[in-house]
Amino acid sequence: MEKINILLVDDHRIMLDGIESMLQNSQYNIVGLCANGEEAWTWINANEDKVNIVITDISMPLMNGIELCKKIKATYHHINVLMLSMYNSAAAVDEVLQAEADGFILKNASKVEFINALHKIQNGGTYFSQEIIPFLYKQIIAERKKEMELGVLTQREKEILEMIALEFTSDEIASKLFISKKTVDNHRTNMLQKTHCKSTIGLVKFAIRNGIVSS
Amino acid sequence: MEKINILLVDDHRIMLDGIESMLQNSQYNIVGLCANGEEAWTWINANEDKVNIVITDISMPLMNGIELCKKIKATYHHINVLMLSMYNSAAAVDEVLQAEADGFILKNASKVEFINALHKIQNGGTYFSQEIIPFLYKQIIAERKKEMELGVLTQREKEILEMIALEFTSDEIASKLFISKKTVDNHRTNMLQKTHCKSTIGLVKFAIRNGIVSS
DNA sequence: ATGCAAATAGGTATATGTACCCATATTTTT
DNA sequence: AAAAATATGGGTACATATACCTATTTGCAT
Repeated sequence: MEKINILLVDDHRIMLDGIESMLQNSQYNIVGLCANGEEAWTWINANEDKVNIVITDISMPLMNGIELCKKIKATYHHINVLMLSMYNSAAAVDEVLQAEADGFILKNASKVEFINALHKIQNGGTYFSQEIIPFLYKQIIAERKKEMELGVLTQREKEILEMIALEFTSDEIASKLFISKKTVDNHRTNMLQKTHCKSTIGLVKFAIRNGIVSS
Repeated sequence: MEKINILLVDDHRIMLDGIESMLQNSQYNIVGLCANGEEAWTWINANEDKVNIVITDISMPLMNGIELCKKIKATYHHINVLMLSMYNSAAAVDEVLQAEADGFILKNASKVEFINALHKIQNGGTYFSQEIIPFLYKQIIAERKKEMELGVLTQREKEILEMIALEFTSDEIASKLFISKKTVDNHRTNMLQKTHCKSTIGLVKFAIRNGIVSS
């Protein structure tokens, strides 16, 4: 049976050792070890035909696994990527999906699950840990909620809301946008109604909650 | 040479494997493996004289490493604890110190550093990763900064700020606190001055930033 | 004991925001 | 083509917040 070549990317030595020992006496052949995305990206560019699957951690210095995955997927379509993460955070799941990884499993996965994921990926499939699925739903729901919440506002309203949250008064906003203060105030009123807020304070919290500004 | 008995606590199978392989052919003898603090605490209570050093991860389900360490230190003075963490977060460092662990190293530590830490701990000493030191300073500085920022406000001011951020008007706050609206407004003015904010909006962002309310 | 910060409260003036009413031009959707 | 949403602007009244000023009481610290 032909060996599948694997590049291992993780900044934690113990994790590299652990995975290496898991893959001993398997059809998988570790052809490289890198401690971060940048190192890995350089390695891949020099050895693009020597690697079939890249197994990478998400959080790493210099270049994280998400960025690495995006770069790989943009350039080398034949290389498959399995993402590893310590925690099943909703944000992580989302990023992994956006990076178009072929699989995503948690670091506490068993050897069986680990090998299973590699098998699926090697055959052009995908594998996502069972533990991640509920988070995926949560994430999607949260995203939709967020989009829905933000969706009630028009572009102009969001623009004005941002300036409100940056502590500009209606007069100042009017000047900056070359419109009447009255128009700005009308937008305020409409936003208050749309967001069911009592006052500007609620609008500002809405803005922070939805990432229009930071606190 | 007498073997040193070690209990390994980590919810990540790969991590357990990695450490186990590191300690092969050493003076250290792994006498138990646990997946979380609760399991470990039960194990220790049943085998208190069979273990010299507990190596534990920080973040684990049911009972984390910090809690486990505190319990151990409160009951079994002869057992030494080495904490492991994935990340050198400032918060983690602080907690480890409060839990009175004998050592704290990151999971990306080399085998040499790992063994070194065990040697020191086994001889009644302590070991903290070099990488953790700068974070300790950062932590202290960050904490002080936060405390300073919040520290400029009196208890009463924080109380009123919270209510402001919860969208209550001065009149409403006055009623709830059985004081004059004028007093509330004075507190507002004082807070604006102390926090260098332009308006209530700035105060609300200050409140969110400092955890007085959530967005 | 004297001073200082904190919490309390008042006055007055002004600035800013909000709630209603209204209208019109443009764009988007149906 | 008709309807709806969006962006624009006006008027009036009221609500709320902010900037100054002042003062008293309390408690804590030098």
